[in-house]
Amino acid sequence: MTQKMTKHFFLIILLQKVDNVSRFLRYVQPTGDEPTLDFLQKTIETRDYFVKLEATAMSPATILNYMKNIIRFLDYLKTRVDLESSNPELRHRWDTFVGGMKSVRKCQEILQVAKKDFLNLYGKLITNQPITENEKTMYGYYLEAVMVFQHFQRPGAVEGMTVDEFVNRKECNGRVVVGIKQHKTATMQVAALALTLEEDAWFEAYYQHIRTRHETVSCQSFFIGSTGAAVHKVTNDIRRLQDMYKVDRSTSQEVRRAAETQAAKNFTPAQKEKVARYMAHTTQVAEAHYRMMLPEQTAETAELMMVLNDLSPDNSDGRGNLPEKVLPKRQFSTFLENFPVTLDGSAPPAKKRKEAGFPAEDRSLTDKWHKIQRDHRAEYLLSKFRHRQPTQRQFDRCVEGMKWETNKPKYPTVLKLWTPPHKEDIASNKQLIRSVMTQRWKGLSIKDFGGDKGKGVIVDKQRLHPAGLMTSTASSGGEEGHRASMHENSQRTNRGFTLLDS
DNA sequence: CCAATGGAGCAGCTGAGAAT
DNA sequence: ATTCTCAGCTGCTCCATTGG
Repeated sequence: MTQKMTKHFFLIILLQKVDNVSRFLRYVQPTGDEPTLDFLQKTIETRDYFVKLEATAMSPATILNYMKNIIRFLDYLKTRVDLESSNPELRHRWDTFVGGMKSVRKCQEILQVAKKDFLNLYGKLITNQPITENEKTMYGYYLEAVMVFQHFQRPGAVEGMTVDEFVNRKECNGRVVVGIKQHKTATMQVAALALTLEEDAWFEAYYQHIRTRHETVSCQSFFIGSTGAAVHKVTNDIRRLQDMYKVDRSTSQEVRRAAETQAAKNFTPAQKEKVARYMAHTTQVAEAHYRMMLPEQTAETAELMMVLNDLSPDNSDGRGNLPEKVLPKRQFSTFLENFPVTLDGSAPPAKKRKEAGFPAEDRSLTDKWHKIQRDHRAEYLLSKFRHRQPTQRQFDRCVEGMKWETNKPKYPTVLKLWTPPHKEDIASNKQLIRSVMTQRWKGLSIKDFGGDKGKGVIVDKQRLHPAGLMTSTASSGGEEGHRASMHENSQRTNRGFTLLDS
């Protein structure tokens, strides 16, 4: 093969890659001319694209090739655009896409990886050796991670834990039980966790040595940031800790779901209920009796849940053997094909969804369906108020006229979408221009004012209306709005302006 | 100048309860 | 009993502030 041919060959390959990527971009962003980076957020569309590819007759190698092209494109973006943090983020998204559900153990990876450093710090703390601010932060991060990944608490519970609650903890059957009132949630759930004695010592060390670095009486939160205020976003802290150790990201939602799934597989109903309560889920049974477990139960459940870690299959060594049902079959585009969004229709009921092969309990598809319908409806309503912002009353009346039972767009939402009409409408509106040019009213004529002013409509002196209405020039943008506002009013005023429509 | 942290804002998720 | 809605939570990115 000559060098020239080789070059040509590579060029073709290059063009194919560009094609592959642009098809993907067009898929996740169906409208608009300029590609944006929004697709990084649109998880459903992105997943959908690959699921759809899979559904075609393409070979796995082809699809893999597409994925590679897209990954390379994203790598390129990373270096070109300032997306330095996109790599772990992409990896995370990639994992959730390819890997399916993680095991509990996999989610807890950070705890194992960082444990050595952490214990090192712990040793320094209890022997009163000095440690840096950074290390203090890291220590706090790790404890937060313990609460989330080992004890399956919500980030909200971690943020909400107060000093009092920690001080008032109770020892029980070899565990230390802490109750947390989550004031954040409307239902006032109470979370409880049972630390092992070892973990308790870690928390105690934090309380004694690190939390005291800022003597702020005002802050009741157990975890405080470097500034002395309550820790703000536990999810952020945990992600930073994971990135620090270059560990695949896991989230509280993931680990909680994984724990639930494994509990469902392996536990008896009674045990499952205890787990649910430990994780501060409200089950109907828990609701009926008491909101908080007794300390003994909490400690017992915590022991039970330790089993989850061991039951969890250890697939930490890469993803060579993926579990069978890895891809969640949530194809939104197929969903839309089956159940097109219409202005007046309603979302498909569970039965029909199931018939079409969609998991009935998956709400995300229906949710998105509703959202799209709301958007369509808002757009439709907007088209009725092109020239002027509707008042609340006008809007309400309009919505009422639609006879929609549910999923009605809100007034503020529509107002936010409203944009003033473009001036170009007047300049380029052919009908309008033709109407002006061919108008036959006596006494009106077109005059060129020269310079920037351009042409305008003038009235003969004798016919000048007392109001002087027609002396304005056609090039003024106010005309549109004015005409629109008259539209709903009396015949009389309306007729005065039909000149433009005829 | 820099990194670490806080915070705004968005999309998705979830639980609860109302509506049907 | 299912569906719809609401409100609040979660996870994430980007960007501003801050403190060294």
